[in-house]
Amino acid sequence: MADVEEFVESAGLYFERLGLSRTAGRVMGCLLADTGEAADAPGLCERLGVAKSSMSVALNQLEQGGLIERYRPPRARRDHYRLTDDVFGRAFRAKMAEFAAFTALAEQGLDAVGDHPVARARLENMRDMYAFMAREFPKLLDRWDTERTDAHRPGGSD
Amino acid sequence: MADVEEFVESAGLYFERLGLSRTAGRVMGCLLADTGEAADAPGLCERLGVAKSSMSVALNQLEQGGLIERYRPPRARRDHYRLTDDVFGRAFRAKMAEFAAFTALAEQGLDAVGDHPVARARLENMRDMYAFMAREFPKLLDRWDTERTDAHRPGGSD
DNA sequence: CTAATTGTTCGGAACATTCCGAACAAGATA
DNA sequence: TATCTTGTTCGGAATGTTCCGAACAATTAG
Repeated sequence: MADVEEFVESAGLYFERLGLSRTAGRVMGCLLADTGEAADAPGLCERLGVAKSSMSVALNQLEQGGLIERYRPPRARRDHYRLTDDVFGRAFRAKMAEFAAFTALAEQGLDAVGDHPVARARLENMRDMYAFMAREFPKLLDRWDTERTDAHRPGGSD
Repeated sequence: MADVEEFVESAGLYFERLGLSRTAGRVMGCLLADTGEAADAPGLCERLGVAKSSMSVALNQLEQGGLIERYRPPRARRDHYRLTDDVFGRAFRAKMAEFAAFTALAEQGLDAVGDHPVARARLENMRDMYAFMAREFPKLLDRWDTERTDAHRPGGSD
């Protein structure tokens, strides 16, 4: 059986490849593996062995990306952090933004190449494909939501 | 109307965010915008103003990623490069590998957290969601293929 | 076989990014 | 109000990556 520390390090690597910093990725690992209900900045610093300044920027990075949210329990003096309800939904929607960006890139290309037929065909294919993905991917997310709801609440409606 | 150079630079930026190097991204921009039938290494070096060593690694990077292919016209002494037929299909399949990787990461986490119910629920959700995407995304690619074929060859079968 | 050209590999320089420690701002308690 | 704690910002060090120029291997023409 693997260790939790190993998982945290792996998470650091994996999320780093998504564009986050290493420490931000490790924070994600901590919040995924821990009870997550009581994570605060000093505790994460202690656990990951990073300066609180680095932790500050990492947490802001994650919050701005919508992956975590901070909350202040009543009468508490420090912020606490937890994963957003649909962390991965948001991650996928970020991917969607990438689809839209590449659609725009293809359009920029079409605007630049003029009427060269071969280049136009290539760029039109690129544009259409990314537009298709940007259009269809949200539906996939919706389907996931409904299927998961059905699986967890068979026959039930909220 | 935008300039081709601008588009090449934009492509450099955009593809860099996909994990490629800047020069590799600019090469993608060139191959997308140009006629693409006669791109060779010296020409790309000249056009992008990079050393041929950098061009060599960039082209190998792109070839290994399956985005471009090299071919040697008869009686030619230098290799030529062009985009693969389904460049973006391959790009999306690379994304799919990411889905599989995160599924595995979630499983590693489940293996690590033991029987903590909250963490387990979170990681199981993560695992199931990425597995769902890894399963459904190829179908989306297939649908794109069929729809595009239908649109370009109405009523025809190859 | 010799010479020339194409493509790869390697060492070092330039560059960007990340992180830490220290100074600073903001809020709460006594 | 004074003090303590929390969180942010800034300058500098360290790290990792990318790129260039030079040396090397491989192929082709003469």
